[in-house]
Amino acid sequence: MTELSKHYEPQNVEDKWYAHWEKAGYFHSEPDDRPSYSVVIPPPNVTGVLHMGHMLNNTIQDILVRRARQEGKNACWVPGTDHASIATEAKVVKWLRDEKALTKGEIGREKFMEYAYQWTDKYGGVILQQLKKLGASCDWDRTAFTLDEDRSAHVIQAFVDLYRKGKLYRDYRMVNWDPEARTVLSNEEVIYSEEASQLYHIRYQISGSSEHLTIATTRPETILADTGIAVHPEDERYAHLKGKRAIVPLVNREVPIIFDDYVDPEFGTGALKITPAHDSNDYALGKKYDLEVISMLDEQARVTEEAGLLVGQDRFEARKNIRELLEEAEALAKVEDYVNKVGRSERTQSVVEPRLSLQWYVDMQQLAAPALEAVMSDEVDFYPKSQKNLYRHWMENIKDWCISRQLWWGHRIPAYYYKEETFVAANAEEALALAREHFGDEQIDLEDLKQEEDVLDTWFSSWLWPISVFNGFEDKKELDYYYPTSALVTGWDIIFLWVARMVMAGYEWQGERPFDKVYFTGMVRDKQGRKMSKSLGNSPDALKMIDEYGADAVRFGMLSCSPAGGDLLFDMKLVEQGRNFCNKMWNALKLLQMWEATEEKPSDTQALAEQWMQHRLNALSDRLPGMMEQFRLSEAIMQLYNFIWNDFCSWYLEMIKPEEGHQISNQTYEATRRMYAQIMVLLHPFLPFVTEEIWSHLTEGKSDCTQQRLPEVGEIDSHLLEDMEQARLMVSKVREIRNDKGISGKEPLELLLHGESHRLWEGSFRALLMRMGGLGALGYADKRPDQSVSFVSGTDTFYVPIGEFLDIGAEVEKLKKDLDYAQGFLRSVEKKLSNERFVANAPEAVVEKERVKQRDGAERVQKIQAALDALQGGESK
RNA sequence: GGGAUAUUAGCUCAGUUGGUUUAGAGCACUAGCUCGACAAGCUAGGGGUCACUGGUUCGAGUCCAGUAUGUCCCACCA
Repeated sequence: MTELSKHYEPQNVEDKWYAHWEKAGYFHSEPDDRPSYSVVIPPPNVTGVLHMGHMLNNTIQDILVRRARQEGKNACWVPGTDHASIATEAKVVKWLRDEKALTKGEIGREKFMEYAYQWTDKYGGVILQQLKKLGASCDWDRTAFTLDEDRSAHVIQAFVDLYRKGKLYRDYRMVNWDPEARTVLSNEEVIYSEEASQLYHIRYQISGSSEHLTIATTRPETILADTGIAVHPEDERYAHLKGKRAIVPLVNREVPIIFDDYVDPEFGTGALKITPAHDSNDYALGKKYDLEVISMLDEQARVTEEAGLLVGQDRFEARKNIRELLEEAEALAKVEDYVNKVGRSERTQSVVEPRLSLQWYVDMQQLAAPALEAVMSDEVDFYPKSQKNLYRHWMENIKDWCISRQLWWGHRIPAYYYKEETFVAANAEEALALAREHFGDEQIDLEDLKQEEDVLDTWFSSWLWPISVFNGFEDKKELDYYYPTSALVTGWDIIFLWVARMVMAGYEWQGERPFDKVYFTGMVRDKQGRKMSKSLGNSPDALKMIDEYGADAVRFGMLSCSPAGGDLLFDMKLVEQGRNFCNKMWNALKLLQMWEATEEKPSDTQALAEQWMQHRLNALSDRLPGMMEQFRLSEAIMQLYNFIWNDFCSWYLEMIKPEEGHQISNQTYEATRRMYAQIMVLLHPFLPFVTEEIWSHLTEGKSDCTQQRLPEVGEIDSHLLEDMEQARLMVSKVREIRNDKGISGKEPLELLLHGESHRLWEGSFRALLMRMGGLGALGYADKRPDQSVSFVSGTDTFYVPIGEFLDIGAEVEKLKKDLDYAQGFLRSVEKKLSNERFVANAPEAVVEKERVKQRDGAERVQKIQAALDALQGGESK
């Protein structure tokens, strides 16, 4: 037998096993007659790298999938990546600029796409390799990409289908514009947060008067595009200005003063400037009062000719510069510090600019109805349930979805324009046919059609993911088998961006939910509760952590702090704990490997211990499914942890451990290896590598842990389990006395029961108690022996003679404390029982329980009192 | 402004339809241990008025109302 290393060394183990599993094809799934258990991965960005959030949700998915395999299901976990159009395009643009000194405009669409594919081939998909490091048991043969051929075809088909159903339209509206990526964003892609800024008070002269009116704004540069002033109709300060006009400073434009109750008279000066082109509320007001719309910012948010001033400057530069101009013109009343909400692009972080433009939208009203119903009725089951509220709120107030993006990296919208008409079809040829038919003109050519330049929002492909990864529109066989998927594991932060939309797509195209259950993980935060992010630098390097501690340790760390739905505070200590746990199991293995077996029969202690361990293990196997079912994964892993560390290692192994230099009974030896292997199977979904490694040593490489089915849950003898609890308690009590008095474990002690019989005093428990307590004798006594300490366990009094180690004063103190507690307890029970209404109203079983408590409590008090009397009486003689 | 959710040991959290001891776990802490698997360890120990106030009930950590504090979501306040 090979010598095992002092410590468990994951570095030597993990890659070996992953390669083995993959080579054996254990993670590949094909439809068959078993029930399926399918999971689709939330596709990470193709250019992403593994971070804490991925590790958490992929560990959870892996546990579910591995557990499903153990249950005999045909588990299929589909991996893949998302083309992440904005994020990736931004990276490619930067790369082209930095490395090749090229811009999008210079190279054009086709060339850009070539570079983008080049770039994603080179840097993309790294994250999938990193998932293997974590142990993710994905079916890699099924790896999908939202921009690959099959998925793209599906996206186009979905678009065409929606268009034909009349659920798509184009409209000219105020949108969220990202001036850095130069594209529109959906509402969900804008993140609002409070930021420090300034409130500028600007004086506008009233036309034909020397009077001034002061407005307050956070965006002074946009006054160049002002086309109105608004005040509240009942604001007395401004009542006299009805019908007057104001002059915009610097540009000297005369604009109307309007009266609308949209204005809050309490805020600022109670007067508001109106810039219809650059603010969505102002746009609405402008429409209402038919104001002119002057656009003064281009797609990069630079000031245009229309403004007449500061032309070419960036909006922030212009803001800085306009201050001086306003001061010179004596139009700046004051500037005060102010905190307001600023919306930023989720991907580029640049401040979102409201902008008017023509975009494609999905009409969400009809799509939302069945999707809302599905979640509210738990047909799609949310964990934790509280997320249902959030979902409902959003679905009931749903806005149409802006799906066009002014980007190139993505699915180009299959809309073709000819003259004033729009033709939507899967390809140009079909569009051409439609156009010819519409115009009744066979002379129209492909070249006459102009395809939409915009691509689709990334989420327009992601929402099809649970369908498209099973090639849902080609051949229904896969889809029929795997759909609906079993569980989705994701963060609650993308409940609108992704989860809700998948539910809608599921009902729209499959008429059925996309998944049975959704498990929302929390956000990974650092110990101070801050969200982990690159910019804060508080996110540990995931791969480095795996290298250093092992994937199992990291998985343990992630899991043991992850309440469902709640945020989790990540602490390296937990990863250390995971590493220590692996090491503990490794050392238990080493102990087993050291033993030599003989033909001898097991000792009484060994036989009893083995029986107890098996029942204890059965009880654990029995508890686990319920926890798994409810996604109580951290509870499950803690139960396994405690079971292995305490029950198996600290108690069981110590019970059966042969004396130094002795051999162990073959029967005990084999049973122990078998049970330890069973435990490895239970733990395997959580910590796949270390369990596989230990399994291979226990079974001498004859099979793989990852292929094992869950053991059948055997008989659970609760009397046996209770008796052992009693025995453990007594052993601990004896050890406590040793600790307390400084008596070595080698010094044999006597444990005497006050009375004549005790079920643990005879039979197999006798030997076990003596061995575990380091006892020289186990006997009976009818009174307190000289120089002994006593304790009451249950309703029995026990004595342990300790000779000169006895300290009467300390002993009296201790017993008095026990007595106090026992009396207090008894009083509380008696109080309850003396309450007539309790006895009359509570169920009989509850009352009976209280009576038993009272009897035991009284007996206990009496025994402790007797022990105390004996001690004081005995020594005073 | 509206809503959600949380508040239990020093820390992170369980506590499953109100009733087995006057609340559990892990970590941390304290004391003692080189005992042939493990100091990444062993043995034992201390530690909580369950945020606060009131209510419902025979009985409340658990249900209800309010208060405080935290977190998050939504909303057009320049």
